[in-house]
Amino acid sequence: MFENPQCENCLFKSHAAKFLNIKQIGELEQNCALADLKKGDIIFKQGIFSSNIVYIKQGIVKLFVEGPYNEQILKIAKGPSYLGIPTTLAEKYNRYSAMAIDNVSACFIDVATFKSFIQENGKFAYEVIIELCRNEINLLNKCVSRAQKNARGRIADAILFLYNEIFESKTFNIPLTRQELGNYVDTTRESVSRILTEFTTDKIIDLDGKKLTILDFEKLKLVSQRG
Amino acid sequence: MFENPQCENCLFKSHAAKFLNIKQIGELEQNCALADLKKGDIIFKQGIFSSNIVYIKQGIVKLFVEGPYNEQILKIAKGPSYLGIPTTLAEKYNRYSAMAIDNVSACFIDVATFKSFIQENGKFAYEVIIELCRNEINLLNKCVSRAQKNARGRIADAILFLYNEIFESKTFNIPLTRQELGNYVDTTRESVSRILTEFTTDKIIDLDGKKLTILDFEKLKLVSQRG
DNA sequence: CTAATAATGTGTACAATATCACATAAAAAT
DNA sequence: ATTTTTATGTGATATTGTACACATTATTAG
Repeated sequence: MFENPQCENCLFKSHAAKFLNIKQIGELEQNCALADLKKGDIIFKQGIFSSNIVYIKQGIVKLFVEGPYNEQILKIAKGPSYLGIPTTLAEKYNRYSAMAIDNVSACFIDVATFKSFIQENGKFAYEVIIELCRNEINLLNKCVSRAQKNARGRIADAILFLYNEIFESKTFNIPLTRQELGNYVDTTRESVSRILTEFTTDKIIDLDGKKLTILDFEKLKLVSQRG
Repeated sequence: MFENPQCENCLFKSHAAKFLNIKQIGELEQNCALADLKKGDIIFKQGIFSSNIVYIKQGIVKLFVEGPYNEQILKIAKGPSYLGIPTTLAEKYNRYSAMAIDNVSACFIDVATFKSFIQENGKFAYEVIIELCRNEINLLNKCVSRAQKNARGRIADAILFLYNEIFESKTFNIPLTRQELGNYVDTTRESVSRILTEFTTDKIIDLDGKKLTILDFEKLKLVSQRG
C-alpha cells in the first residue's frame, strides 16, 4: 500500500512545499509515506493517537465526527490540501475522522519533520498559516450558514459548494448518500430527499439518482439566500 | 486613546512574542499601537479593510457576524489572545466584527510586521500556528455542539464555557444580555429566558439578574450531554 | 428625580423539521 | 441469478422551538 515518494518532482507539490529547499525536500522524502486509497478507506480515525500530517495530493475526502447515533460531516475537501493539522499539531488525539470518498492519493508526513519545516522555513510556515486561516474562515461560513438558514437554504449551499469548490461543472455525481448529505447540512435523510424532489419539481436542478445537474443557477443562489 | 507600547517588559506578552529577539521586539514597538477600550467599543468591524492584527492583552471580547436581522456571536474570547488573524492575513476585508464586552487592553499590530515575524522567526510562527489550530478545534466543537444538541444543552454548554474558559469561578456576572446569549447559542432571547428559569427551578443554577452561580455542576454537565 | 428606553419573563399560537412507518429501488454478496 | 442488505421516496404524526403579544423590571438620559 505504501510507496516511497519522489517529492522533488512531485506534480502535486503543495504551495507550501514549493518553498522547501533541496535539503528539506530530501528530509521530506525520508519521512513521508505515499498511499493510494479507495472510496471508503479511512485516512485517520477520531480518538486515535495522531503522528502524521496528511497531505491529499488528489481526490475527495470527508472529515467527520462520529457521534453516538450519527456522524456529522465537518468538511468535504479536495486535494491539494493538508488534513488534520489542528488535530495533529495542537492535540494528541484526532478530534475527527477522515475518509476517502473517491480515489485518493495521500502523503503521510511525520509530524516532527513537518514541525521542523515550520520552525526553519518562514515561507513554508507562512503558507501553512494561510491555509489554516482559509480553513477557519470556511468553517465560520459553515457555522453561520447552519445557524441562519433553513434546510432548503443549506441544501442549496451544499449543491453550490460541490459545484464551486469540488467539481467545477454543473453536472456531477453527488459523492455522498442522502444520509451523508443530511449529515453534512445537519438535517435528516428524509428532509434531503423531500427537498431535492422540490428542487427538481421547481426545475432548479435535474436529478437522476446521484447524477445532479444545476439547471437554474440564479434560482439556486436565491434559495441559498432566502431558503 | 492610543499609546506607545513598551513591548520588551510587557507583563502580558503573548506566548509567541516571547520568542521574538531584541531587534524584533524593537520593530514591534515601532509598529504597534496600544489602546484601552471600554465595554461596547468596536475593535474591528465586518466589511472594513483590515490592516492590523489585534492582540488582546486583557479583557473579554465578542466576535460576531452581523446578519440582516440579528447578529450571530461566533466566539467569546479572553486575553491573552490574538484576534482576527484569519480575517487579516488571508482576506482583505474583515469577515466579522469584534467588540469589547468588558474593559479591554489591546495592541494593534501592523500586518506587514506580523508577517515578517512569521517568515523570519520559526518559533514565533509555530506558536501562531498552535493558536490557530486551537481556534479551529474550538470552532469545530461549537459546530458539533450546535448541530447535535438541543437548546437546553447548548445553554448548559455556554454556562460551562463561561465557567471553564472565562471566569474560572462558579459565580460570575453573565457579560451578555439574554439576546446576546441567544445569538451565541443560536436561539431566541425568549428561549434563553425560559431555559434559564428551568435551570433555576431545577436548582442547577442560581440566578439574580445577570449574576449566575452554578449550584449543581454535575447536573449541568449532564444537561450539556443529554439536553 | 422622572421619563424614556431597553431588557426580561411568560403565555399562546404556529411553523419547521424530526420521527415513524412503509413501499420501492439499487447495490452488494452469495 | 437470486437473496440480502442498503439506500431512497413519501405520507402521517409528533415534537421542538420560534414568533407574537404583552406585562414587568432595569437601565439610561435628560
